Amino acid sequence: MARPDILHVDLDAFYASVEQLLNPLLRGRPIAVGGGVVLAASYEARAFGVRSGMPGSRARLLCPGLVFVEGNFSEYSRLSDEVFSICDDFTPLIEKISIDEAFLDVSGSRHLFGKPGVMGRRIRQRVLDETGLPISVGVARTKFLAKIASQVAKPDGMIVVPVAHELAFLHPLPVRLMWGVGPVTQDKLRQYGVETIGDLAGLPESTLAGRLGGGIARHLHALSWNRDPRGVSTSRRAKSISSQSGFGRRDIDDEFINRVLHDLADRVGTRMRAGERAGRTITVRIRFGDMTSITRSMTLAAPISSTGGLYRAARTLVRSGLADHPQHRQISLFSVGISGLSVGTALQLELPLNFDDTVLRPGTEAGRRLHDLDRAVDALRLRFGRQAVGHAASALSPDRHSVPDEFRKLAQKS
DNA sequence: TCTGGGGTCCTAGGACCC
DNA sequence: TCTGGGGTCCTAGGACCC
Repeated sequence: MARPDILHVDLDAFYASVEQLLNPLLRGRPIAVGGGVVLAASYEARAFGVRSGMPGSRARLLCPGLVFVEGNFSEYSRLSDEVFSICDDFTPLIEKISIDEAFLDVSGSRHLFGKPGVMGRRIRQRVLDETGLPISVGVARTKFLAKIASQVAKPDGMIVVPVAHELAFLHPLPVRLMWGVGPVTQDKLRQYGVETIGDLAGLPESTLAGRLGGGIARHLHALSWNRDPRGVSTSRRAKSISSQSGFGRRDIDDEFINRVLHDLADRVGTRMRAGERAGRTITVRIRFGDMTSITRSMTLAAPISSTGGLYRAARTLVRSGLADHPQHRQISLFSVGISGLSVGTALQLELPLNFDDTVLRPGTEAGRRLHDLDRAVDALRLRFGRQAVGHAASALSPDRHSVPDEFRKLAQKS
């Protein structure tokens, strides 16, 4: 019989807790990291309804005493590293989900440290002693249940779910706590009278399939009985790389569009080359002035990783997307992404890019120069910083709509 | 001062091949 | 001349997560 050997560790209101740690005057007060948009809110601010992703203006209305602080982004990564290094003392089987959250498989560590609950307590104590941060822990037999347990334990708590009590713990909880149930799915479930995870478990899977789709119904039904086959996976490669930029409402303007797209292509290209990746499918998203959005994508015959290739593809896609929607006069966001990623460096010379006015072929002068230029820019930036060279400095003037580069980095996955 | 940024996964229809 | 079904790839959209 499997035992509850999976820990889900989750730092509480991470960015906000770090700020309260660094500045004692902020402790016990409602604070938000960010300005134009709330990147993180302390529990005191959440009590007023402040949530991350919310416009700063709305947050201020909800919580008049809200204190806005700029982020100390380098502290966030340093403290996150410290926390995971403490976890690493208990097991090498760690699956990082984000900067503030991870799954641990401690099945091989019992002979060293005792029961998982004991390890959970020690991790919490050490994180508090060594970093000053509160962290919540869920312990269970599956990843799904461990994550639910840590959510229920928050803030600053721990819950161990013994195998014999799994369903008794799980079934009374609201269905919204499940991974994959957001506002839309919650609404649909409510129409079936489903409020709790137990309600969901009691419904035949076929009944759910009609409204939710077969795949989602099967998935949710399995989870409601705590059937979660996923193990802790230590090596996960990103499957796509993307960058986006919101800029408020603007009239459509070719020069501005080209500048933004070049900047986004540059961000994505730099990361691809740094990670020795290349990709075949380029996707752009256009968000219009009314906040509706569309996507356009194309798949090339061979992978690319050059900024120039990405830019040309993105520009072609954006032009066609805008042409399909002439009724929209304004735009508010672009994103450029690439997927269908392959690993390796031998593919650096550009394939025929026949989707635009420029055709780059392997071994041609144009293709080689593009590649050499990317590499030279990458090398200079490594030494002198991103702003040192290229178009980056001018492209996205910092305004209330954009977010610091350091924050973008923290959100990236490996 | 209306609405950030980086991701994952699923669905559905059409093209194309066997 | 008419026509089958399965598999795979591609595109577009959407829900969701941190």
